[in-house]
Amino acid sequence: MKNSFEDIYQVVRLIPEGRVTSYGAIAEYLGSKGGARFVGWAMNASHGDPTVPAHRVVNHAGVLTGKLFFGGNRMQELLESEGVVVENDKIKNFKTVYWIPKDELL
DNA sequence: CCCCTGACGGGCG
DNA sequence: TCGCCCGCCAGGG
Repeated sequence: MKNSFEDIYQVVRLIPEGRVTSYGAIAEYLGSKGGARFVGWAMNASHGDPTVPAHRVVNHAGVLTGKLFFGGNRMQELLESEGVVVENDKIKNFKTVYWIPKDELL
């Protein structure tokens, strides 16, 4: 395990449709609790990786923080297309669609 | 080598 | 889950 961007991408790729997760959840799953920022960074580097559904990754508040990076409402459209209810750039039933790899994947 | 910044998180009011 | 503040890892100038 390189325990770097690759691992993060792998976890993000495992996110089922209609489900979202937080940077901290991924970081925690990898063992880096305070590495939430690190995960976000990896996502930034995942721009050239269409295999990484970064649109399913939001912050702990359920806000589509990376929406601006996707360009316009692209991120929100993708989420709603998968069944995720988004309201005002924020996930409506966040705790309902919240997918924790450390709990469900493990 | 030091300082700043970043798609963040948790605790507190 | 709202707002404020501090803490966390790592890269870039």
